[in-house]
Amino acid sequence: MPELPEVETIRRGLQELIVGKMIEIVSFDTAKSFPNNRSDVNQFLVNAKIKSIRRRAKVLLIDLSTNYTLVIHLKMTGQLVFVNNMARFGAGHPNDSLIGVLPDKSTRVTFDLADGSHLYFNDQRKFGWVRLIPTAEVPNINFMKKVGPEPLEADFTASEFTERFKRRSKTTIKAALLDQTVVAGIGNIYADESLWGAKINPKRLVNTITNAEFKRLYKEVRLVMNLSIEKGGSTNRNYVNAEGKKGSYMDFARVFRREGLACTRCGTEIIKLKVTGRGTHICPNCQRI
DNA sequence: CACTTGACCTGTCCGC
DNA sequence: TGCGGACAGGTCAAGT
Repeated sequence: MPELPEVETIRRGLQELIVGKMIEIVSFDTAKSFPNNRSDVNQFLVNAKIKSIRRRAKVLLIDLSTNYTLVIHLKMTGQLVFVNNMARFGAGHPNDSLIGVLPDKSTRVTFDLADGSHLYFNDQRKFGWVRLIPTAEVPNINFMKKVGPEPLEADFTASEFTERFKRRSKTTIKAALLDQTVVAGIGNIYADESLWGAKINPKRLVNTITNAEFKRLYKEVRLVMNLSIEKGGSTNRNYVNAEGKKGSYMDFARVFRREGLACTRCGTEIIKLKVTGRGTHICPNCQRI
């Protein structure tokens, strides 16, 4: 589901909602969604206090007072939704409509917090996972060792962006954008949106992209993902933030899921095609081969 | 090594 | 309404 802007939106929500709280009870069913055993949970998670919420690429990191960290990947349909305790906060809280709705059949892990509130990890397709590992081990997991730089960091430059793509010269620019080892956090929505903004056809091979085009693409990646964070992310299907609310970036999308509609730049009909196995949206006039 | 393809799951939508 | 197939925000392992 979520790409960088959606995960960042969830991170900001959880920062406000759960930092400082104590985890009291953890329930989970399948090892697929949460592979840790009960003994780890009892030792390092139960009675742990939530210290901070970090994000790296599309991964959320919940740091605990036990010096363990919950590492969470939402993949396609994962959600992390907080439901408060009405007795403490009273009716009228923004997500009190979720009381009695969650947990539901997609709930894989439930964290009951000591103040009576709850955090639910829901995941319809079961691709996502939660893992509990020592905080010091986080940088050593395979994904963290291989993942590329954060594209929205202030010190991430257009030349670094360009250099990293040039290592992947023989693949398509769309495949390279989706490759997390090149640059972190870009997924199918923002790849299409950025390529439209930079007027680059997604099937172009990386070694045909000019420096001027890379510079435009760099700017578009940052523009599009910053705008999406401002809009609370994209709700294409399942995505909701930490309060169970949808994001509104799709109202501003320029190609993604707009097939059959007019390009906002030239009026040509947006079409959908397949590039490296992924549904891809382009303006055939603005984004020529 | 670089690159592509299928697998992992459940649910929904579309055409017959 | 039913049924089959394609498709969905992402990674991996295994293949070429």
